[in-house]
Amino acid sequence: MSVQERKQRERADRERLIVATARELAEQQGWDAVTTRLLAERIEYSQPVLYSHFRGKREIIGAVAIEGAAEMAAALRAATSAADGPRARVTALARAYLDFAERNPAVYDAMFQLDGGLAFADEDTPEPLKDAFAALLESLGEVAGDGVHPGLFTELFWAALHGLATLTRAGRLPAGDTGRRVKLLVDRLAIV
Amino acid sequence: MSVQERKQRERADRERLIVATARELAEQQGWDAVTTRLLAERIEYSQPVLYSHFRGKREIIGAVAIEGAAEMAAALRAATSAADGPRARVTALARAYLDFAERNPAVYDAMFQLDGGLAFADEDTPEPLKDAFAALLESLGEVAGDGVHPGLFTELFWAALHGLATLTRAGRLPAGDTGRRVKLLVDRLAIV
DNA sequence: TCGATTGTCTAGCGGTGCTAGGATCGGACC
DNA sequence: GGTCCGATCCTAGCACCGCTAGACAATCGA
Repeated sequence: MSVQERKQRERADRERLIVATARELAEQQGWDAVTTRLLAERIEYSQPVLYSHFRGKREIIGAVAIEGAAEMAAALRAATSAADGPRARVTALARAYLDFAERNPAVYDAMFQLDGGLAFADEDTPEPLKDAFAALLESLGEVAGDGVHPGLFTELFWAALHGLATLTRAGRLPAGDTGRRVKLLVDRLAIV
Repeated sequence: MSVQERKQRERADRERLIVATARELAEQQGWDAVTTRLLAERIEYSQPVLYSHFRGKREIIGAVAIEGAAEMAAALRAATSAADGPRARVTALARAYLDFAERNPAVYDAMFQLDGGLAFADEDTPEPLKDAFAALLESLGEVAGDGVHPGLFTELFWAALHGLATLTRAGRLPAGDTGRRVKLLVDRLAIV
């Protein structure tokens, strides 16, 4: 039995290596550079090994997305727990969200821009993704205002953050005014 | 001279045909299906002809984006001009924007999701793109509120719309609540 | 020790964006 | 009208992509 366990452990290690390498490569050179050939070379195995862990490149992107969602949820909770009062929490949340997107562009793309073959807003949505949304909901729900459904409010706030994150990074919005945009967003949307 | 003019005209016609065909193909089967081979076949020329008009596929996407921006600007102005009062105008604007994104997903992707090799928020941004932003600014500027820079407000409002458009279409947000989200967005952001 | 199973690799398929170089066609000149 | 020449277009092919069939080696159980 111990032999089998060792093999399972090694296999799990290798799978983590694949995901970590794909993520690293994507952050360094963009997702276009994450080809199955280069990825295989980096992990020092041949291409078919990748396909013994994942159905294809899409699933690898999905794995990076799930890993990223867990990290994002943790980052959001860390930021909000250090803030006092609903308004400060929401501001910290927004800053942390945009900060995460800026620091981990490839992971953010895997989560929200690329097709990772993941379900969303669905019952079989992977747990980390639901949890990341829950992390948003925790702080945003308390500033939704009377008579406004917290979930709907969170969706709207999230959409605004997502728009800011993607448009800024794509050069569609002039960088540098992020702070002012966040302040305006919180001022208007959040009801203390 | 007349011969040269005819040739120039024919060339311009063919260029329009390329862009229109690429757009049609993208709307029907998605941008992934817009391969240079299939596109060439559709316009009944060989692949290299495409490269005598555009530097590459990216520039073709860019051309579709510019065409789309002009249409979007017109659609936004048509919607706002039919509405009375600032608040009604902003609501109409938001609806028209999301409607355009939903009806022309491939064009919307060309404008904001894909790399069309276009400059943004820059002095050498193509005119139609600047004009589309101007169309947003015209209606949004009047509800920015005192002491808030109209441009900054427009950027934020636009980011929210963009987030709603992309997240909804990608299945990240449950469809069907768009109307309520738009109402909430306008209620909170716009200052009548 | 031998057969079976598991694991991995080599080689290759059909596709992609893009391009070099030859063929062809039409207008300009003798 | 015949010849040349330049513009125009196409055939063929490059290097790369995601993905996989089938050969091969290593390991396990009998």
